[in-house]
Amino acid sequence: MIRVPQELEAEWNALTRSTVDLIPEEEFLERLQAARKNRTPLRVKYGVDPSAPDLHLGHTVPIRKLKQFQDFGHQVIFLIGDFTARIGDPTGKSETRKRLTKEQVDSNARTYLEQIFKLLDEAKTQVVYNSTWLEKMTFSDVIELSSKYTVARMLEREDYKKRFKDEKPIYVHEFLYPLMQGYDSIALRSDVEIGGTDQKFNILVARELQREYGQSPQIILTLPILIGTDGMNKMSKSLNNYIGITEPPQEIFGKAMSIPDRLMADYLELTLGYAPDEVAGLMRSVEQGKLHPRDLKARLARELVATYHSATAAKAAEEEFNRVFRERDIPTDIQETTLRCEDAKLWIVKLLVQAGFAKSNREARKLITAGAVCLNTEKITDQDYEVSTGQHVLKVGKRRFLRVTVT
RNA sequence: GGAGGGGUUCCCGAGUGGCUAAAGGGAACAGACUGUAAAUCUGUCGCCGGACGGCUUCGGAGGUUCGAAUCCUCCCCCCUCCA
Repeated sequence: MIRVPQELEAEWNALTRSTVDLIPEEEFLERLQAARKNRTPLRVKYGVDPSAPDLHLGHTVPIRKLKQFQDFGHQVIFLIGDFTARIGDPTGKSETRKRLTKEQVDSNARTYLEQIFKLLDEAKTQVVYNSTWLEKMTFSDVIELSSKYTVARMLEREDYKKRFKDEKPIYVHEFLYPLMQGYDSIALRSDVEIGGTDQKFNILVARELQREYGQSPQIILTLPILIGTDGMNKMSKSLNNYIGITEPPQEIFGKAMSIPDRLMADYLELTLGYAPDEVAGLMRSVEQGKLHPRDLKARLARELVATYHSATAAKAAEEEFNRVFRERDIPTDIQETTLRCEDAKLWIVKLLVQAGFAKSNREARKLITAGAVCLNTEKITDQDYEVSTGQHVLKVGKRRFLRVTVT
């Protein structure tokens, strides 16, 4: 354990909280001390790939950390990896990511920034694009850069090591990615780089490269990867297990309520910034039966809505949620539509299709057979059912409602 | 350049002439139970039709056959090893 001077304790505790790696710890402390003494804020780098413009809670984990740095007066540098995005990051998944055009990248970046400033202080954030320096590099610059790192060291990365061992291909340009990211750190002269644990290797490479280029190597600070609502995989848009920060209150609340219980502790800590001992205390209450897990999760859901919308919206979302899912009542605010019918009756299958709940008659039939269709709180199991004229409330599945008037 | 292996429905993966819209698993969707949790159980799971019928799938194009994912020919793509 290292000894933290009293005057730095608050800062130290806040910045190191909920981190996975902090390398090297002593050096971080020294830099914090120097920063304070010389009144020169640390340059804290965080890079993103602007390929998907919608931010979700997973992204907010490192961003919250940046905010903490910002609050302690450090310089946050938000790096948009526009150059990287235009080439397509090969990491992980087999399918090569689509290359983005300059226009797409620009537009994504704008959306991205709009969203991060919900959490970060815009005036105190420096936004940079890595094409600024990477695009200008010549082939000799690239060779110069590649000569600073060895294949053996590249193969230390778990992902590469495994593929190498399994005789799976590793493309040469994949080796270039960590180098490019490392060069970003050199160009920015960063003191600290933040990232998810999946970025640990790349951030470490940057450290070595900085040393080679005569800079003092950056501190590495990694944060846990947030698991998505499916309880299995990293939160991501493509897996559709995400909670987007621009989603409507009702959605955020509902999705938060649907996460597995075992994720609650992580979410409290990582998405709301609860202190680890507070989380531990809450979880203990749950285990001892003093606190119902549902209530704790509702608190989580409420606070998330409050963060990205407002306390009022949170309250409303919770009331609506209880109304629909606990009391199995119909929502207060449901869409309405009017459908015409031929002879005073409308076939249920047609109704479902016309209402937009099924793309075809077959799909509609499937829903009916599955018992997913309710008309005025009554379950419809007969495929030949005919709906009479008048107003009805149609429910499909657990959460799709529609007020239909048949004329 | 040489040798070998392989491309099957969202994913993994069986299937080597008809019983195959294609096993099994996963994912997904729906139902029961519940706390929109977990676990479990059940159903659906190529597309279309007021449904006993039709249409389209097994890398692509041709061919053999009454009949092909399965056999033949050519082509495309991927992987491994040797150089």
